[in-house]
Amino acid sequence: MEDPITANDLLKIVGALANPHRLRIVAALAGRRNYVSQLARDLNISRPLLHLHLQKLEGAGLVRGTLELSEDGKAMKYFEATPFSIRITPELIALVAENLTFDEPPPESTEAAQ
Amino acid sequence: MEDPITANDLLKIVGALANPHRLRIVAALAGRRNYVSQLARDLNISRPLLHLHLQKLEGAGLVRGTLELSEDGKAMKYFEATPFSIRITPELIALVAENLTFDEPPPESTEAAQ
DNA sequence: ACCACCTGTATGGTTTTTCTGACACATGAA
DNA sequence: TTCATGTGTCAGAAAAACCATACAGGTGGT
Repeated sequence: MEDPITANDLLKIVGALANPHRLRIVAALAGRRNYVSQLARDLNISRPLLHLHLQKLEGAGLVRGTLELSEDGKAMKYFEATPFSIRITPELIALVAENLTFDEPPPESTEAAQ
Repeated sequence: MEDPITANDLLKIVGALANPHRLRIVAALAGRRNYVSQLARDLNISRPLLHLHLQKLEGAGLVRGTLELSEDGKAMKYFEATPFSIRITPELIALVAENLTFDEPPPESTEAAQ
């Protein structure tokens, strides 16, 4: 079965994209993966701030991070953009908005829909 | 020429959708048009609040309003959802994020892209 | 005049988001 | 040990979004 997207999924996704920094972040992670310290330097933003934005993007399922060990033993967290693809139309919104819960659902699993 | 979407267009669109109320509003305006007072009653939100949200949606081009005169002479503003359709992918974001201006551009014309 | 509708806006407060500057912890190399 | 690299998180300030309560104007009907 293919994931019928929910209103809360859609909300998390558009909410995650509604920020210039986060747009640049997924743009940077679209082709090439990268680890956070380097990415922070590339985008010229502070590392804690980048960390915050990555959290939001990962929570929406637009980005995924894996903690790896480099050759010299350093723990590095590599991020990459997930291959999401969402077509937004008034009809889709009308569909998902039927069951729209105003209180947040319990900590969901991170996922991006087709 | 068909409108190549810009980063600021995309930002305005996802920013406009990143709210439960506004999602319900475009859902309500997807099929049937409606005027603001009635819509406020239907959605059970205050009229000034609805007005605010409609402004944001219209600014992003997701909704369009026309001021009309009813038979009995009342001025009524009817809103309807525009037939927008945006497919969001990491590639699209990478494309538009190239020229991302951090300062807002002068008050743009309202438009939704394909 | 009053009431019932419609429209718009502005004020002020609450809540959320955004961001910086510390801090703590780990590893390997000089 | 000290330095340079990586990781994460916390506290609090600044900015933006959100929202309710007013207020002001219009029309037509009773």
